[in-house]
Amino acid sequence: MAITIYNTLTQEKEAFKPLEHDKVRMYVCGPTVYNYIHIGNARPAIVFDTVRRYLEYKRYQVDYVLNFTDVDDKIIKAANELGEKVPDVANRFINAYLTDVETLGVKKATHNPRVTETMDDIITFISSLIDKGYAYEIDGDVYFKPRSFDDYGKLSHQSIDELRSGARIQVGEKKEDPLDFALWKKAKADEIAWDSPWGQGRPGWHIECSAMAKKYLGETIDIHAGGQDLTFPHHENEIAQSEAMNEEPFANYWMHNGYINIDNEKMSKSLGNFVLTKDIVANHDPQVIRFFMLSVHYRNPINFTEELLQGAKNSLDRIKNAHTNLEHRSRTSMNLTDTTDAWLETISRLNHQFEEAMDDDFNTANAISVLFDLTKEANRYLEEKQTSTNVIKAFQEAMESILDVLGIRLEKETELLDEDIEALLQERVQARKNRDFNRADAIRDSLKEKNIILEDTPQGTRWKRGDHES
RNA sequence: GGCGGUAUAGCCAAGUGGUAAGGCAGAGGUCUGCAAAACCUUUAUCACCGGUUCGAAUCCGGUUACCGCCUCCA
Repeated sequence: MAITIYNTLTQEKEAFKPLEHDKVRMYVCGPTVYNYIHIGNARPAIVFDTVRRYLEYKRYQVDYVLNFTDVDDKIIKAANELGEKVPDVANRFINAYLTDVETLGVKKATHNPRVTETMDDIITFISSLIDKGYAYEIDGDVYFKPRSFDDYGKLSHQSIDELRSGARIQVGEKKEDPLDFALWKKAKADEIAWDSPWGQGRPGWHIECSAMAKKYLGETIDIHAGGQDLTFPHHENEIAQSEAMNEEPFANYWMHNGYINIDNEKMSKSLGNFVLTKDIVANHDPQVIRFFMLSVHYRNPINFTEELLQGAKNSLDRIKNAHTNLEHRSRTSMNLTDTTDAWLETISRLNHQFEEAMDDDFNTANAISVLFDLTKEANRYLEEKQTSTNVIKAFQEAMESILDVLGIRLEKETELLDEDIEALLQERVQARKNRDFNRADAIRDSLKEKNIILEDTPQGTRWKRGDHES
């Protein structure tokens, strides 16, 4: 069964064939670190982390590179406004980024290169482009000439002349052609700068990714990913630079995730509806955020509202309930072998369906529906009078395996209850035996206030933590 | 103007030729001392018009609405 990926380059789903059969080189455009990330930034982090997890599930070794743009106009502006140094601002928001995405269950990248640590490679890259005639220096700035690169526009599917009408020259720029874009920017007075053959300055935005991808992954990579808005100009320019330089294809598969809207509106500064990730995870279970994001196919737009988040929470609770109920039931299960085959076959079938869903361009929405099928089947199984340890375990493992790919962890309730609470539980068992339901209900109510929910089953009373902070 | 995307039940969302997955919410029922959890049943002809086809949400043409990119914003 082969993975297919929708490739922006060809506008088609293609069978995925990595350069090396057991290894995947993946580059994801990371944030410009001048502020806390908003929920829109969190989407590619979650989506492409999930892509990576599934590739790893399929036994690929994934080299996952996510860069930090730690010097650029916006960071300089932010630093000036805050009265801080550029590296201090950058470091702070890099740390904030890492904290935010870790909270959301994103695995650490193989490499997190930074522009400021890749300066030599960037300068060498630019020099070569000048030598090859794709770029020129003028008054300390260096520009790339898209017109010198025949394939320019192949990613965004625009002809160079169509693009021309939208391009413009800003005051102070000395481009030969409006389409030319900066590889190197001359520093203004008192601005952070690096030495280069063209004087003091800093890299343009696009060149960093070309240089870092080459440094860490080589001239051709398997998957290059980012937000939809990066398709043009950023990724188009990366292709031009890298392929002009290396004379090899830059990336074989280009993946772009869709946007997030807030209450049906685009997130924008003018609307004032920016939702910062750190704020949203402070008030919501990060796993619910993640689950919610993955409940929509990554290329489709997704709307973000409190109501939808609540719905996602209810959905995820259903899955979690099934999992903990399996756990509870496993204690009273035995090794049955007679009637278990059909259930094991069902589980196996659903596992297969999960892979089919994910193989189809990482269709997490369908993968989640398989998870619900598994949940329903597990619940039905739990209605049986006798259950088999094997089947319980198979259900649990199947669920955990899918949830792991989705990046959602179920913490098992392994902790013990306080002694006095344990005593109350015992007292309630006795009360119920004596049909003293007033006492039993009183105990249940009092524990509920302590955020412990009791549920009576034929196999005894089970407990779980409620939603409230205890 | 160019390029691209979206339109499926109260809400969310899969589905790219054979008579609509799944979830949330709602209703009814079952189980339970009660509750919870759960199970069962139940709710759509797929924006509109026309075409191709034995057959279309799914292909083609057109219409409408919304959105993104073409302005270093994921």
